[in-house]
Amino acid sequence: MLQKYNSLPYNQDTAPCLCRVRQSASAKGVRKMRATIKDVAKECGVSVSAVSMALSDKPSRISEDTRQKVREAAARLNYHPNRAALSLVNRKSRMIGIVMNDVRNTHIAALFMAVNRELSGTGYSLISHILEERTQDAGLKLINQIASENVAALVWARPLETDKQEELSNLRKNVEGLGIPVITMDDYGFDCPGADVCFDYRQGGFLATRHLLELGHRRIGCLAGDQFYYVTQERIEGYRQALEEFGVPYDEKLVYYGDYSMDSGYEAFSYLMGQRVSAIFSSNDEMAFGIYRAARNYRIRIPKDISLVGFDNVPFADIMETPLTTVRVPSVEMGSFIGRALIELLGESENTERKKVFYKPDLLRRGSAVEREL
Amino acid sequence: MLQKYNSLPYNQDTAPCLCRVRQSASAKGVRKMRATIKDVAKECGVSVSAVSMALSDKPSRISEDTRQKVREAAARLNYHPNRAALSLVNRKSRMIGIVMNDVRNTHIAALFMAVNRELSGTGYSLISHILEERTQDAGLKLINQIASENVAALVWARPLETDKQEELSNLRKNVEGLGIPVITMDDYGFDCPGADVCFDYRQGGFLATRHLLELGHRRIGCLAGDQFYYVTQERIEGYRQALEEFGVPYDEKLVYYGDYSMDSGYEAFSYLMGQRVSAIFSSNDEMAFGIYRAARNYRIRIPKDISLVGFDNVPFADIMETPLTTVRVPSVEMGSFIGRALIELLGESENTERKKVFYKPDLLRRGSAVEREL
DNA sequence: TTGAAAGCGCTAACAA
DNA sequence: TTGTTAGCGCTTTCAA
Repeated sequence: MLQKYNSLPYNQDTAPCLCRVRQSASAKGVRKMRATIKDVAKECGVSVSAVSMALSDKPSRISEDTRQKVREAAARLNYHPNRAALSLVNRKSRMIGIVMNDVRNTHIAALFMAVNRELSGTGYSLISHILEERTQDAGLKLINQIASENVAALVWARPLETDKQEELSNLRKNVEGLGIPVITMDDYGFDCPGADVCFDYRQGGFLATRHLLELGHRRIGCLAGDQFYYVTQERIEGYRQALEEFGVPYDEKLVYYGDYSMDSGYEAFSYLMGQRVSAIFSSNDEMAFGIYRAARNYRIRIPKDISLVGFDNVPFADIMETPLTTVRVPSVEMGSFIGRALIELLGESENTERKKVFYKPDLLRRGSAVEREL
Repeated sequence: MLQKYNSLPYNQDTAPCLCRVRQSASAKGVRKMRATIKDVAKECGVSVSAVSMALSDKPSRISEDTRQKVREAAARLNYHPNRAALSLVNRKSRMIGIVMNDVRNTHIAALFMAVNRELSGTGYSLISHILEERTQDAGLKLINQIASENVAALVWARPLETDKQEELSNLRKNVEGLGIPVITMDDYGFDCPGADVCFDYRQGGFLATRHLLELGHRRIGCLAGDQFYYVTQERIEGYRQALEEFGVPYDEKLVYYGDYSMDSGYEAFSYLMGQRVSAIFSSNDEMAFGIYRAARNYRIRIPKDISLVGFDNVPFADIMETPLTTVRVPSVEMGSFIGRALIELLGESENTERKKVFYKPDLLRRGSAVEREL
């Protein structure tokens, strides 16, 4: 049967073999504490404050001699400032929170990697949280946790949900209440420093659908994702606009709401075929893979019998028996942007601007969508 | 051309359109500080320490009355304890570090999700670091950063490298020097509390190869990964043992070292075909996908002309035109184990044991490996 | 040019 | 049952 990608059996209890338990020697002795600033001060016979100043980059009155001495002692003792103390006294930390849906999603994974890459070497650390549940309670609990983490900024990398306005406004209030810069994907309407990093899903849906229309298709199925996501609605809107431009009436029956999983693509297939479509626009590649799978099952050929356009351009889109024509989402660029924006936001002391950037789609023409045979 | 999965253009400079910059009202005013324990104390007219005790779960002498009063005040002020202060005074934090290679790797992503899931609701937060570089310097810098993060435990989720023994022992020294429990994937030989969470790659290689041998194949190509990974060598060792069991001599020329990327699988194909193999054991699914791609290119059919077995069981393995026979790695179970182990390690005060667990492979027989035609 | 001391938010030992 | 105080590691102001 089709592998359930979106429902990996998280808590399945398999029994690995436990092959060894041993005492670790290093832990049995007295655990040597990490060197503190005091140790360094003692080591080189100066005061704590002198060490602090000597080690800081800021211009100060410490003599080059002392400075050198301190640096050496610090290195000798393998001294690293304690971030908790720093964060306490500076009232801001070098931690950045990021909230994601599911890193198994290749788009999120690429974005996350890119953020990490921008941040590496800057001294900022990313505290990552996975928020899969859609309950209000889970969201609030998470925000409370983030609040206590003293993060300096937050990246809310979850798609905007539009079905529960009240919860959304609660979320907004709570997130804004953190008093830190917040970067969101999609436009949550937040009113705090930060940025909305958006992708033009509507244009993506438009390009995909227009491509199919240009190839002569008129009955085009729209395989949508969960209805409550803003980005789902936007893709459908793009689909609709393309149809309109070609004078093809929009038919609700040709829209199938899945959940962005391969399984739902698989299930959508027979429904859409029942609607006698000659082409399908799938709102992500994964559902398109479900279509491939189902098509093979029913002995229906892609693209001979049915054309298919996906969305996302996941790495595997290109290796199917018929490479998938799809819409590219520049996840890496978006992630890099987020990383750079964070650094900028945390660097400047007075920055109350909120930017909104819009990334644009590319249509990647490969083999899965062809001219309609008459 | 084949999409370069492992070399996503991280820093490519595309220009998104910047569509809006606006002042955020909330930031223009005075930023209200988060409530501290003092505020709560003042709010309900008790001392700071009373608040501290009232809010803690530990049994204390605070009356139920006061406790209730304090709780209400805390809720009213939206009070959350400052973790920096907590961590400073307790000398341990609720942060756990995790070091990964690349979350775009589905195995890592699933593992990461599972760790997150176990930790969610426990109050622990995961600080994630991506370490892609193999230079000693990058590793040391990262460990320094982690040291300053005051994490309570560390998950080193990077495959063991065996080519640079000196660097490894430096790494060991530095990581052990952190004085915290460390969980590693593979057995790094660490001598500190924690666990080695291993997978029996050798047995995996053995099962895959034996399967091909049982199907009558005798010239079996081994598509290996980077030579410097322990897990690469283990798979080859399993391959070798299976051959031995069937009395087939091991031939070095049939082993191709790729780098676990689709591209390297693609490139391996013509080499291995040149060696007139009738089957290929690929050390991961991704390289196997490269094989699919190349085979299609050269008009060679899987499994009719060549049998193929992969490794990992990534979600897409099942949706190829010929579903990929592969070795399942229980990433989710391993991640859950790590999560639970962390909770246990951080809960008990006196735990100096180091466990080693071994997860075992399953062979998933699908369509890509069949009996050899004579 | 340097040291001493206060204080960041919190806990825990000690007083009351 | 509660309040006072010292101190976690660090920065910064003030005094020397």
